[in-house]
Amino acid sequence: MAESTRERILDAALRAYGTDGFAATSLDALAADLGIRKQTILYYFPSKYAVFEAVVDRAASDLVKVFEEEAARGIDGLDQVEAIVKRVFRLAVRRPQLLGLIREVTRPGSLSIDRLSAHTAPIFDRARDFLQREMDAGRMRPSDPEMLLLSLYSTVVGVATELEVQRAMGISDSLRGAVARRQELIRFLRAALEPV
Amino acid sequence: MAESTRERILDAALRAYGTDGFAATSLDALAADLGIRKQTILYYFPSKYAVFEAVVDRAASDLVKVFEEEAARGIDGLDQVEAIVKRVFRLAVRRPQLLGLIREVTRPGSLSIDRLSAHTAPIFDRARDFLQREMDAGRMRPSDPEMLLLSLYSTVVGVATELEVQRAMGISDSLRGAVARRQELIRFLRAALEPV
DNA sequence: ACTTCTCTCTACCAATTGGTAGAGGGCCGT
DNA sequence: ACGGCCCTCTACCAATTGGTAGAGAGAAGT
Repeated sequence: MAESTRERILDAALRAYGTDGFAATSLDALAADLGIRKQTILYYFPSKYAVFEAVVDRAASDLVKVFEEEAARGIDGLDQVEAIVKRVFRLAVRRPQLLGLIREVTRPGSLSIDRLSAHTAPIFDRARDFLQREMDAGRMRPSDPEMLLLSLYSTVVGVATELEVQRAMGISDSLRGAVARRQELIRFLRAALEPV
Repeated sequence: MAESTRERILDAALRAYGTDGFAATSLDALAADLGIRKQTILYYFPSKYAVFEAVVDRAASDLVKVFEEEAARGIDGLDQVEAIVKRVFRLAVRRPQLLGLIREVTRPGSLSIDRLSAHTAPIFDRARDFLQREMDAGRMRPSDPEMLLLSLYSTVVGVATELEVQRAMGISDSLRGAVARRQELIRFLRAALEPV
């Protein structure tokens, strides 16, 4: 078997939870999508919520890996920001459900938010330190690095994932559209961050 | 009665759909919250989904009204942007479920996205024209107004609503925190938009 | 007094939900 | 051949789901 049943379940669950959400996805629907019975799912995971937790864990470490890889290259200043934006976009195009899941977890009242932030806290810290360092070095406009990080997060994740908003605005969501969005976003961020 | 039953249902539904989402909110739970039976809800609305549509309609026109009021004042350049950001923040603090509902509707595969964009299309158009005009007048850095609008939308809505992300980043979500976020966001946007 | 209309209720329903119990088949080492 | 283990299944369940049918209370018009 190329992929274990457990992995297949996690794949399908990421797809479903990342698009329709946790509440809107039943175990039966998940199982039907895989051509198995839901009892098989419950053999691998003790409950529906446990499947969700496992999906969150895997998605989080995938995300963290991307950031660690990028950080390991040790680029400076705005080029580093640009490189990360590009990677996030690649992720958003290839696996949109992954960022969709993040949005699902970060909704108010989410139960798994602590699970996610346990994974992401280190990269947040690292990102904050990075911004602070760049500001000190004069390669970035000085401001509150924590707040700046929030702005950056919102802008990047929003532009990468808000496909329906784009449609409503009349923006094409083709692959070419994604590249154009990315370019424009990078210009936007460079303008916001460049030192005066 | 100060408020009709129909209005009370819509209020409670906005709260529930805007926080927990459509799928996670049952008619029974909604009715229990109001101290009535779900059959009363189904007397006013033909189905659960019809309640959602009505909520979306009302939320959309509330939002549009805010923008129209602001646009009517006819401020120029970045001061106009700042004024709108402030109003969005006031809305996010006072009625967070309203923006939560927008996030719910704009999720991929949403059925009501067209309903929402029917309301918002005019203000998107107006906003795009505004940006174009300001660029032409040299009061804003030139770029693609459509893409810029998407970036602005993402940043503002994200910073205003991503409370859980902020918590995960260790940012306080008190009222004072909201003011600080708003200030920092405005600085961020001014830097991004100011003409060179 | 009577009908009619508005509203909220009780009673009920079929379908779906997440989850349990346990049978049975295949594969392993012995 | 056989016992044990891994896996997937059938059968079943209580609770919850959105929704229907219709009773009854109250106010309003005649």
